[in-house]
Parts: sequence; structure tokens; C-alpha cells
Amino acid sequence: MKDAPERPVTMAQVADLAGVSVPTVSRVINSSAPVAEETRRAVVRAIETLGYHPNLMARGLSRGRSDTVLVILPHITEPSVAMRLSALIDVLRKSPYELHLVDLERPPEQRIRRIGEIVLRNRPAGVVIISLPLDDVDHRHIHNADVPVVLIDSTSTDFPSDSVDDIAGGELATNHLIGLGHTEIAFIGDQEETAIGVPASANRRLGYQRAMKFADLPVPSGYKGTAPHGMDTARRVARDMLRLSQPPTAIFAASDVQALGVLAAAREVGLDVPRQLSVIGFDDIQAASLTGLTTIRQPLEASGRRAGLQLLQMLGHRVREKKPEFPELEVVVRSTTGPVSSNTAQEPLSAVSLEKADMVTKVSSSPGSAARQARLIPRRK
Amino acid sequence: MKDAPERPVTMAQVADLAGVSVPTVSRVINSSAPVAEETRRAVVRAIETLGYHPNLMARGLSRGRSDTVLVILPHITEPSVAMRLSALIDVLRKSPYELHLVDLERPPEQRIRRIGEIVLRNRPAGVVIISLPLDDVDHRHIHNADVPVVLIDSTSTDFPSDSVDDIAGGELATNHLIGLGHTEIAFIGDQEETAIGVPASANRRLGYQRAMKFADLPVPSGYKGTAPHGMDTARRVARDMLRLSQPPTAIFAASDVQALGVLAAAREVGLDVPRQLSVIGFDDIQAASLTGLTTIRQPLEASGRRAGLQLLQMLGHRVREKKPEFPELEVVVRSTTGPVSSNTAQEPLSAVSLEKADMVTKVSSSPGSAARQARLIPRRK
DNA sequence: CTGAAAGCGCTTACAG
DNA sequence: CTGAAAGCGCTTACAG
Repeated sequence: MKDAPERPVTMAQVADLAGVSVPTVSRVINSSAPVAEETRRAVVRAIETLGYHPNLMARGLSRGRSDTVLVILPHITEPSVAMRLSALIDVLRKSPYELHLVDLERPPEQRIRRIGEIVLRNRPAGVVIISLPLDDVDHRHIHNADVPVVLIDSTSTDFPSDSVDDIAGGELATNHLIGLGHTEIAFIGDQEETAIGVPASANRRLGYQRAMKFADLPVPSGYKGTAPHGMDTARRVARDMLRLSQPPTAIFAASDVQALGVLAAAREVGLDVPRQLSVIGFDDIQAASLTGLTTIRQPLEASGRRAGLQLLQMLGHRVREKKPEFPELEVVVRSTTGPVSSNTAQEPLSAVSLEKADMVTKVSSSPGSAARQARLIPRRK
Repeated sequence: MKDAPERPVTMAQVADLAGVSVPTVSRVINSSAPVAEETRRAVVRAIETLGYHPNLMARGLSRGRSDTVLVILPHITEPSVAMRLSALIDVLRKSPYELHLVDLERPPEQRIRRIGEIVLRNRPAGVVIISLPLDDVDHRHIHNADVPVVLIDSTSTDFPSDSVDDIAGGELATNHLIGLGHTEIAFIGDQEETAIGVPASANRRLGYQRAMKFADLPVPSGYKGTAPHGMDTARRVARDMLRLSQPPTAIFAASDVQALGVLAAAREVGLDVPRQLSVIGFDDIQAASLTGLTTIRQPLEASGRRAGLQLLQMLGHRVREKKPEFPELEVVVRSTTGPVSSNTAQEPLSAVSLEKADMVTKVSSSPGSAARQARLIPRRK
């Protein structure tokens, strides 16, 4: 077992041992042409005794593409990305494709390598791109690579994509706060990239503005905060906002990760949530239910599943499982939002907030809570 | 831009346009041999006007291995896996390697494909394997593939690996509970696989037993619960345990994910944490700090970084950044553990527990808390 | 049903 | 410094 590293077994060696030609071995392995049963058995035996495994690069080179589905995504630690990916993996696991994953910097300007280039270099059988914008060059490269592509959480006229109606989601979140009596409502979201294609945060902001306008509520310039995506960056923006002379009584954060940052800022500034400050997020990642965060639930896993099934179809596979319905966006009310308080003076942090935090969990999991969850059918094209 | 999908540009086309031979183009691209400056420029120009990108499969086939680092890991949604991976990605991002990721089922019996087979089929330049056990066949395959391998969170005599002293960690956790006066201490961990190599949970259990024995405390058979890894499975095991006629007053869960399940079970059964039940986890994932979970912190990111740097070294790269010290395991005391209560009768859930939950956060982040954190140098070979 | 031949797009000695 | 040749390990027409 510790001999000199013999070179890996090749198809030629298998052919020799089985007493057939290389193409015959290939036919047996790929079932690409009829082979006499006896021959087949000899080949299979040779494969097993030698422990042969085909070289995917050689196969891919001669076939013109590899047996790989390439998934390109931004930082994998992002919970929403991980959830979608996980569902996608589940779908692809049963398929004949290797799943290869390439993790990219989110801000395109920091990116050394372009998406199209990665596709072109790897020649995968199919591509799934999560939460990443494509530019013209990417489109051209992918076009040249002539490979099926499915997008998640970004849009393009050229490729099918799964994404929710973020504008409606933004309205939904904002209306939840308005419904609680809030009038000083702020928004915190991603720094908006110049690259088009993944406007999730920007669209949620649009929905916020729309709802505010509809309710005839003012949006002071200080009430729109953006920063590079992240919990800590959001915390800092929120802290500044909460120290304004006229701080908001409610904040809609474009994602749960950012909402968690807002909660941290509230603690820092000494504001009681939800009595002095209401906070609503977006996504409904696991941390949201763990911390009692009120949020807009979007179907993260469904989008991963759907994208996977769609790609398999495009690759010519018959898909047994039918694509899951795309569930509606919905408000999940937990314990970080509440009616606007008449008392706007800041008071020391009390234990009350955390007591409520527990009630939340119950609320969101009990059947009766359904009544408290506003619903809205997302507009989809 | 919407022309018939021309086939991707090849090196031969570049050579033609530049008026040189294919090997010369190759030399320019790889800087593998001196090329006249003028020739070089012509080639570069041709590459740019054609938008050429080398076919990695072809390169890999002729070189005998691809320019890829293959990362093989179990479910990526597992927070501890994601954290290690993220750090690994950061290190490898600056390297010349594509990072390809293969996600595997954790329980080997459910696994259709073996690790060694994946390596053999892909012929990567290097491999990192996270939290996955290798068997003899895997070892043989990898040996044949003759590729550098680094292990994270599993051990092998053949490959370098980064893993903490889980036995010591188990003792640390258990001693924390013993130090609080608990005597009825239970353990909940992973179902222990037959495959050797990733005995993290089993080793933590060993540490637990050792500490209990040393303190002369009994371990009733009902106090050792195992289930397939996961929050919900752990919840069920914990629920059963908490309904024993003699329930434990403290539970050590082999991972934070499982500890969260224990907390859910406590809520379900109506036990107040930490007054009626103390819970300690292992890992210190983000959810732990968000929920105030007391836990054993292990250096998840450091292990990812270290493995990445080690692999780059094995691949013959000079590594600028020096490998981070492997930090010690330490107890992070938050709000789910407390002194054993004299009152063992079950009482209705009170708000007190959650009030404490907030104090926790402060404790763990304030400098003064260091004094409350036991430390232990892990034994490493 | 099976084999000899050509080719996939690169890299790497080998000459010059 | 550069090109002609061989080869990496497969697959795919093409004959038979």
C-alpha cells in the first residue's frame, strides 16, 4: 500500500487486460453502443480488478465539455447563499454531474476573474449562478461557451432565473411597520453596485419608498443607509442613524444579516427592541428564528431546488420531481417589531425586550400566528 | 452578440493570428520558456483581440493534473464546515488554482461515491478534505493519484491534518459544568460512525467520561444520547432525556448545532435555562453568540487558513503569510449555564432566563470576562 | 458487435 | 528564441 506511486490506471490498461480495444471499453463504460454480453463482462471484470476510474479531463476534452455543473456564487458564508446552494446540491446529487463550485468576491470591481472567463476555461455541462450580476462580456463569453445557464437571485434577458419580487417584499416589510403605527421608518441595505443584475437590495429599497410614498410618509435623507453587505457594516450605519436628533422608531433592513447588525446597534445605543425600536429583516435565515427577528420570509431553498431542476431539464434529463411552487413572500412576525411607543425618550435597556423575544418564538411556530402574518402574492412574469 | 454560437477560441487560432506556432503561444501564456519580446507582444495582442481563454481540461490532460484544488466536505450548510471553508477560500483565492468543491453525504454508507474515486477522476493539483473520514480504499486511490492532501478535522497517518484535541475539549466542557456544582450531567452527540477518522463527537464524549470519572460522578446509561447530526435530531434525544424520572441538570452537547436542539427541547419541556437546566455546546458558531449559548470555542477559521497555507506549501509555493498559531480551546461563558439549583422541581418558564441571555452577550464581549473563561492547552502531536 | 484511425486542445521534450 | 512532433486519455465517426 506504500509502493511507489504507480500512475493511475488508464483505459488502455483495462483494454489490455480484458483483451479488447480501447473503444470497446469506452462503450461499456458509457453504454454508448451495443457490446456483446460476454465482452462486457470481461471489461467490467478488468475494470474492477484494476480499480479503474476514468479521467474526467480526458473525457471532457474529447467530448467538448466536462460532466460538471459549475456553481458560481459570492461568499459562501452568507446564510442565504448557503441555503440555496444546499438545496441545489440535493437536487444535483442524484444527477450524473460533478458539482464544482467557484466562490467569487461580491463586488465586481474587486474581482480578478470574470464569470464568463471561468465558464470558458472550465467548459462545464451547465452553470448555476447565484446572487451575482453578469455584464456584457460575461454574456458574450457564456454565449461562446454555448452552455445552459440558470440564474438565482439575479436577472437577465438571456437566461432563465429564479428571483422573488423584491419590490413587493420591500412594500410588505414597510407596510408591516406602518401598520404598527410607525411613521419614522428608515431603511438599511447594501451599497448599490453599479453592475446591473442583482438589484435585490435596491429593489427592496424601492418597495420601501413606494410604501412610504403611498402612506404619505416622509423619508428624510438620513433614513436611507447603505453599506457593503454584512452584519458589522450594517451595525455601524444603524448606530449613526439611531444617534440622529430625530432617530427612526423602526428600521427595515434589506436582509436578516443586516437586521442582526441593527439589533446590535440598538443594544449598543441602549434602545429597547421592540419598545423603542422596531426592526424587520428579509430572508428568514435560521438566525432569524433563533433570535426572534421579525422578517420577510423568502423561499431560499425552493429557489435552489427549482434552479437545479430547471438546469437538469435544460441538459436533457427527464426530471421526475416536479418543480416546487414558488411560495409567496410573507411576513413572519416575531419579537423585534411592535406598536410604536408614545414614549420616544430613550430609557435604559430593560429585561422586557428579551422576555418578549421568547414569546416570539412561540408566536411564529403556533398555528394561531398565521393570522398575524400578512401575505402578498409576488408579481412574477 | 446573438450570432450562432461560434465555438470557443482555441490556441491554434491565436497562433494563426499572431503568425507563430502553437507552442509559442503556450510559452507566452505560461511563461514556461523565453520568448522574444516582439513575439510575445504579438501573441498577447492576438489573445486579446480574440478573447482567448485556455481550455483547462486540455491543459490538465497534457500536464497530468488540473490546476484545481479539490475541496471535499460534508453538508455545506453545517456552520462549522462553512466557516472553515470560508477561511480556506480566502487563502486559495490569491493562488493560481481554481477551487472546486464536492459536497458529500456525511454517513459513508449512504454515499454512492467514494472520496478516493472523486480524486482519481478529477486529478486535482491538491486536495483538502474537511470533516470526512477516509478508509483504506480512499487511501489507496489517493496514493495512486499521487496528489498532496490536507485534512481538516479528521486524522490519518498518511496526511497532515489540523484538528483540535477533542478529548481535552470534552473534559473542558464537562469540568465547566462540574465547577458549577452539577452532578447529573448528560452528553448528547453524533451517532458514532463505524468508519474511523472523524471521531470528533466520539472524542468529546470520551473527554466527558474522563472528567466524570475523575470527579467520581456516575454516568447513567440514559445520560449518553446520540443521534445523526442535526439540531432537530438532538432536540428529540434531549426531550426524551429531560423526561427521564431522574433528568440531568446539565447537558454537554458535542456541537453548538446540537446544543441549540437541546435548548429547543428545554423550551418544549418547560424547563428554564439555565436555572433548571444548564447547556454547553462546542464550536462557537455565530448562532452561539446570537443565542447566548455557552460553548467551547474551537478555532474554526484558523483551521481553514492553516490547511490552505499548508497545501500551498506542499504544492511548492512560497507562502508569505505565516500559518496562524492554533489557538487554544476555551470555554466561552454566556447565559445557558449556571450554578446548579437546589430547587429541582419544574416551574413554569420565567422571564429571568432571557434577561440573563442578554447579560451573557455582554459578558462574553467585555474584557473582564476573560477571567471567567477557563483555558486548557490542547495536546497536539 | 468490434477495431483502426482521427481528433479534442493543450504541453513538453527535441532539434535547430 | 522557435517550430515540428509526439503524447496526455479519452470519444466518435467510419469500416467491416
